Amino acid sequence: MGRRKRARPRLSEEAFVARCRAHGLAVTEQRRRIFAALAASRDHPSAEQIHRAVRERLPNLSLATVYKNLEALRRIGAVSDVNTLHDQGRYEAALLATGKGEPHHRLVCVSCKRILDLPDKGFDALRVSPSLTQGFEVRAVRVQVEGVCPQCRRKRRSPRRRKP
Amino acid sequence: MGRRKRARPRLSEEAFVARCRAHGLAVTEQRRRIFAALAASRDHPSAEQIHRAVRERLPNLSLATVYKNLEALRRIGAVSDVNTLHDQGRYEAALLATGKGEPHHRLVCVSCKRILDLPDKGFDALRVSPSLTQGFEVRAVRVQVEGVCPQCRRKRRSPRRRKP
DNA sequence: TTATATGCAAACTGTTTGCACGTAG
DNA sequence: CTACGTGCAAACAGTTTGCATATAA
Repeated sequence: MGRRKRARPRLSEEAFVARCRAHGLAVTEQRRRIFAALAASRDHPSAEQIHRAVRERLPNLSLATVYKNLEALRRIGAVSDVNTLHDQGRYEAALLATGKGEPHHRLVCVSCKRILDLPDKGFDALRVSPSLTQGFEVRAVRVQVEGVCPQCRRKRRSPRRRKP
Repeated sequence: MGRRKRARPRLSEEAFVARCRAHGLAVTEQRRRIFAALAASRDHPSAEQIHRAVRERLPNLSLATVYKNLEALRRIGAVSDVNTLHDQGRYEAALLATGKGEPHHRLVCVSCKRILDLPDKGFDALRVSPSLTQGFEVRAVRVQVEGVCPQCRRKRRSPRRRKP
């Protein structure tokens, strides 16, 4: 997390306060620090990581408050959650006569979280420039196409799951 | 799940039994049906979905058994889990002066699950052929590069998290 | 016969909720 | 002053584990 450099994203902090006001959210110390921790971090921290980081300054910050804020800030568009698919594990049969095994691509429904295979020969050829991989040892390049599946498009008023 | 067609993946079933034997796993009714459910399904079911599906035939199958089998089958390479990042939510600051907002790409460490942004102009131009999207309303095309981050490459013997 | 698998219940982890109190506006 | 936010503890969902019993090999 933002342990190293004292990165001060002043600009976004003002915009942040403005956006809170615009949406009727009070600007509290906790809220500001949670957002600041997020804005300062280069990776995409979990709620617990944010909690640990902000706690160094606000020792009685509760984890529940972190969650409540992440959700509130998500609603006003100041935060987004990187991991649409974190609610449960998903499995597939591997190898064998199933004709699988290649690093295949995916079609993900952002509403019901359904995942379908996306066989696209064009995508299979994708490579990433080593100058961009920040020292990672690359194992697979996978394309994830996010959208709304036919079922969820139909029943827009009663989608199969989760947050509006 | 595989409710519709009586898809019988005979071939993979034999290969499955062989692979179990090769790795000293007993071939039980439960194990075969769990794998069969997985092999027959077009999407990537969760443990609960598999449980519900197999339960129609084996009514006292326990959910714990499903989990134990998924893990055992993963170890012998007969099953793989589609969703590396399902263990916890990850967040990021959105919009504002952060210069974000574009559907950006990602570098994911398969070992410690860390997620970094991957700004690659080339990838931004990717489009998916409508003939492949199975009726989805496409919202974003995102490239996910999976690999091992520098830290985890170094401490290969003591990675920062999870399953070997 | 014996190593492995099963089912149950209890434990654990990440997340959410209810409520009394506190604080921003 | 009043609506909204906070912290705590309890509730929840998904997953894992321990153990007595059952079954494959």
